[in-house]
Amino acid sequence: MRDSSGWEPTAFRTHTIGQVVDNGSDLLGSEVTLCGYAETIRGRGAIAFVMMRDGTGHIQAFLKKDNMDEETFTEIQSAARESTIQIIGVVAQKRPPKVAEGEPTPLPEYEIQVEKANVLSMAGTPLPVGIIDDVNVGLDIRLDNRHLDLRRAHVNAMFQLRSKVLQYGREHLISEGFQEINSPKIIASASEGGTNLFPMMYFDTPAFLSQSPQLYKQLAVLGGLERVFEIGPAFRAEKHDTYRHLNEFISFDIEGAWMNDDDVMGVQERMIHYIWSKVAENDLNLIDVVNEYKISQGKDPVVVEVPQLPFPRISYCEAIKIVQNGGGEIDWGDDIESHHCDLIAENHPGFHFLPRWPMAMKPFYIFHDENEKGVTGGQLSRGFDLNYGRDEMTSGGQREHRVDVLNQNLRDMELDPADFTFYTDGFRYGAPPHAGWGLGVARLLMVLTGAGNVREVVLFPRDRSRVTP
RNA sequence: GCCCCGAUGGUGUAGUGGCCUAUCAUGCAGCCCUGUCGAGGCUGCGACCCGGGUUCAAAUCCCGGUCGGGGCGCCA
Repeated sequence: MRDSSGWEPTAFRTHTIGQVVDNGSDLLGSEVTLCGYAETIRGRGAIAFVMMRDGTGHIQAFLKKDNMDEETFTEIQSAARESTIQIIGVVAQKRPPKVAEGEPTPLPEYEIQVEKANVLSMAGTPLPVGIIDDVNVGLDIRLDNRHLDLRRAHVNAMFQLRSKVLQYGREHLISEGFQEINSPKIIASASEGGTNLFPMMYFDTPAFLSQSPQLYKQLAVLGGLERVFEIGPAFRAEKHDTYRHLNEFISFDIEGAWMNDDDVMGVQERMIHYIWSKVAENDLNLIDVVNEYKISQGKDPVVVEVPQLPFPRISYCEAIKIVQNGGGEIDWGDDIESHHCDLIAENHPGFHFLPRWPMAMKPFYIFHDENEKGVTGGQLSRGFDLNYGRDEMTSGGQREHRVDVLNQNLRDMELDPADFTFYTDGFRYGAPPHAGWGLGVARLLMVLTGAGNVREVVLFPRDRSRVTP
């Protein structure tokens, strides 16, 4: 549950439940007004126990028919689970539960002895997704009812972790001098070859949803912003159907002037190290909530292990050798596919960079040094990937800043330079060498939370067959 | 785009041609008891994805559809 110690009272409550739980001894005997979801309602006689939950904690409300208006008592007692209620009452020490012989006595807990109450909104029954039920609901049903799924503790914790990861990532980049930008998501032409774009009409002009902020963050750097980052959506019209792909996803992008591929790999590993360190320092309570659920499902708990710096660098040429030695069929110039990554991951299960890919496999904007050739003589590039185990997290590289080479690369890849003048014009008046990367936020979250599917860590995922809710 | 698999109450499941008037858990409704606390006890409610076919007989076998899942490709 999140820390609410600094939260101000609102029109509906004087305290959060978390504040009462944490300061129960100071509040003993005080009247408080609390709001929350009625998680369970027990008792059909002259008393009732309501386990209340808000975003900050749980507390038991104790209702006695003699102590309050009888009509209200009955209304609360017969309310459906997950109805929202407001209670006014006095903080009291809870009677300790009976414990089995030999079990430790629990710490003192607090409850509210209710004097007045309101049902704010009655829940319908039955719930399509149980909040605390001991049944494992399928992902599809959960996503159809994400608003209820989010009330489940471990799901809620995962989205708090998501917010933390973005916060710590921002903090780190800002500390290294990066500034946040926003690039357009409605664009006139493809920013890279390869992936399919979603077409749309921009008034009377055909346009597309942006697949990447790539070209725009470069233009920002060319314009003198030096170091920029963007956290924003990217759209890809690919009909993939896997645990790690969505058609709309949040990309965490950086671009920095006067940097090469090695420099931005450094930024990335320091940022990931910072994120993991901060989570280990501040947020293990959230990881615990996630693990409690995992264990209840018979799954292994996730461990937040702060990765060692620097991350291993396995060049493309080395990676090919590892795959070949591991019995995989691959030649220099082939893409490293998922089953190849499995072989590499056997030796490098954690984060590792894969730098120096063949130029022929990288987009036109990636830089290459004519003197850098692979083991079979093919042209190498300054493009790299970051993988965690078998999964690709990032792709990045040093960018081509020589406009004539850029135009030649476009022609080599059968793209028309005339379509990219909005971009290449940015390089005609003096361009700094620069580099950057794009990181899939949900994929990083999968690693941190041990989620087996990106959809777990995306609020309302958009995939091949899902556009609602 | 390719390959494989699945669909049973609100939710999660058992079921392998007749033993199915379909199992269990959870839920929901009601009652009893109770400062309960994973509450407990009792009673009840609620389902075989759709359309064809095979068969004396189909939740079960076959065909088509719809929806879902997994893997690959491609990517972040």
